[in-house]
Amino acid sequence: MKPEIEHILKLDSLAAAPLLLGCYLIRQTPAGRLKLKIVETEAYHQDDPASHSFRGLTPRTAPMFQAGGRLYVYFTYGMHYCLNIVTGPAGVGEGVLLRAAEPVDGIEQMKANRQVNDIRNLANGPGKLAQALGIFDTSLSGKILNKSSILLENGKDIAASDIVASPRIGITKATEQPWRFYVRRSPFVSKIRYNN
DNA sequence: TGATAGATCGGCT
DNA sequence: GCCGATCTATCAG
Repeated sequence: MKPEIEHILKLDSLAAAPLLLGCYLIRQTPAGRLKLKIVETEAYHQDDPASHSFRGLTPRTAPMFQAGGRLYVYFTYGMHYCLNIVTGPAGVGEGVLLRAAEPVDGIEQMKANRQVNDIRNLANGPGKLAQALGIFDTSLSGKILNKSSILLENGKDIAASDIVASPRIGITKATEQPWRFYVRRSPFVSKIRYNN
């Protein structure tokens, strides 16, 4: 049985990241409700050279150092926004990057946000996931989950045998750590070549 | 104050 | 498979 969301958010990012698989990510917009099932996450923590929080608290990373349950949104490569769920206690800089999700509701609106038609291509990457949700700036960073337009809902338990741990994507430090988690055989994960 | 790498993506070869 | 887009945070000097 999967723990309640509130409990997951209090855990450290490494424990929370696999538990967030299968949970539902929801965004309320004036045009409707967008809903996706999380199928790929990555954990980032304070003693992790690949983490934005590794070099300490800055205006950008401040939300990571708050108590679990906040959002952390950052802008990268001059073009993309990425969405993280902050976990753990206040004072520790950690979070879980949401890398990919399976569209459930509001698919037409997500297609419009992304300007693509293939459902598998709506949120199979962190930049794509943010774009599908209509996140085009960092104004949600630091906001509290379920008290902003972003909600998190519990989902079905994913069997441990269906959760795969692998090295994280797109980093150059701590590349050996298997802190990326995804749902085995899901067609909605990013970089699908390892997916079995 | 300048250089560069970056938790990415899409287009082209 | 490689490369350019395009902006920011961080580090070197």
